[in-house]
Amino acid sequence: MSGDATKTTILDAAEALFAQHGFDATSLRQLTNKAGANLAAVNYHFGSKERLAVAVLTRRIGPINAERHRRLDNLPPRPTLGDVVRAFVEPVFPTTTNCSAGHTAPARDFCRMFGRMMVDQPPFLRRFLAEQFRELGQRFEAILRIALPRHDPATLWWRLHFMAGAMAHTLHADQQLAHLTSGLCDAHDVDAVVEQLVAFTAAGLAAPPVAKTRKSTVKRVRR
Amino acid sequence: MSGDATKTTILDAAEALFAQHGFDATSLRQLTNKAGANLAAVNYHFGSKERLAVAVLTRRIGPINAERHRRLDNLPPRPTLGDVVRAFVEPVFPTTTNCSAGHTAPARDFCRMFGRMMVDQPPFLRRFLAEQFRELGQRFEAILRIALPRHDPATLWWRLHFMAGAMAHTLHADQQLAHLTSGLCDAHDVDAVVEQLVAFTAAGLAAPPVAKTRKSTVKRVRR
DNA sequence: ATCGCCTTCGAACGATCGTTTGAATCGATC
DNA sequence: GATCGATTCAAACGATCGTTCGAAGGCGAT
Repeated sequence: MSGDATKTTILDAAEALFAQHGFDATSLRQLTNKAGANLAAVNYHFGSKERLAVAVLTRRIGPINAERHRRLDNLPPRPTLGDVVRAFVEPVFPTTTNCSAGHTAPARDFCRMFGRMMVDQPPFLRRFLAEQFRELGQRFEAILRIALPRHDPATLWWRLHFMAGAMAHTLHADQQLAHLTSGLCDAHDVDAVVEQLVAFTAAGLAAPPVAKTRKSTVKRVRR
Repeated sequence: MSGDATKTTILDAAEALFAQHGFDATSLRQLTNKAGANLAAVNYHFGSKERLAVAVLTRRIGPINAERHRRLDNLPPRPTLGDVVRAFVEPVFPTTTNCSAGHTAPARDFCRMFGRMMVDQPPFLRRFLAEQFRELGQRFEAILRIALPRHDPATLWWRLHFMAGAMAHTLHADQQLAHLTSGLCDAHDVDAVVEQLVAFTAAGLAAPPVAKTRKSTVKRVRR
């Protein structure tokens, strides 16, 4: 009856290794070794390596997106951009508020793996990720449209895109920044990271819309 | 003597395939097929698959970073944040100004591959990329320190990090946004994309610094 | 004790990977 | 035209990959 136990162990090991080496570079042998399980266990419990990756993602993304929806539901009538950004960002990070609250805080391993997957996008995951985020993206765009009525939809979408990019990069490349700055920027202080990310992103979202360039007719003003 | 020709063909094919499938998921067989070269040609000309990847990167990154340094040299005495961001972003994108100017414009394939590599970071590339960007990063940070004297260094580094993240995400995930918005956001209009990215990032950099949270002692002001 | 079901295990499968090898081919030089 | 280095080629190497298979083990119900 310990089937669920090994299943969880495998999911954890996969999360850690996919985060560290990526999907392709992780072999089922090192994965099952780390999990203390037999090589065949992955195919027995999950069917295939790809389905294992989907399982790793779904285990976390479901609660995360549910929390995002919940925060959007409880948004004040005239939300600040910071509120909106927090609704998008905070459910992903294992912040102290997340941990103290009831819902399971995503582990650091998942953060890195998620940042990787958002980029790596193995073909079998593209549809899955697209489905997971289509509705959510449209909801965020609708809210931004109210908060920033002077911005055209394309601009709003681009900025949502940049927001996702800044977050994804933070999720997977935190160690590199810590190394580059010799520890000045400490990625372990998750709350501080989120504050930095929110401040940057909210200001970026609020930037005045760019003048519509009709391509070749408009000269850029740069020396 | 057509050795250089096949070398270039292989580099181009590698650029395209690494961009599309990533480093691990691209086999030398499909790569040499696309290049119209023999399987052994890669090891003959480059020594190994990894060294091929390094060659693909160096071919483009050198000119890009040189152009960045050139733009930083020619910055006006009191540069705007937009100027600084442009110096970082524009040399990467094949904008019309880049193309009309003398220097070789990076191809779209390289943009996507570069965005991937910045994330994927195969172990053998970590040192290479770190070396390439340490000096440049410090120069940008020094300039930001003058432009934003009220911001502490950690904040500036974090924001450079977010800027890189937004750019990297834009470089590799442009198709996904176009698909998500049903073509509303067209990634092919590179000049427009750069304008959007510059506006967003410059505003994010200029955001007022976050209050220094001494961790558990400060309560976040959220309803 | 026996049965039946779920799980684990060791071993092997076929496929594909990056790399190596040695012969064939090309092209310029004398 | 012969020679020699550079390049291309077909073929194979050993290793590792994801997956499959049948037997062995564990364990509650009968």
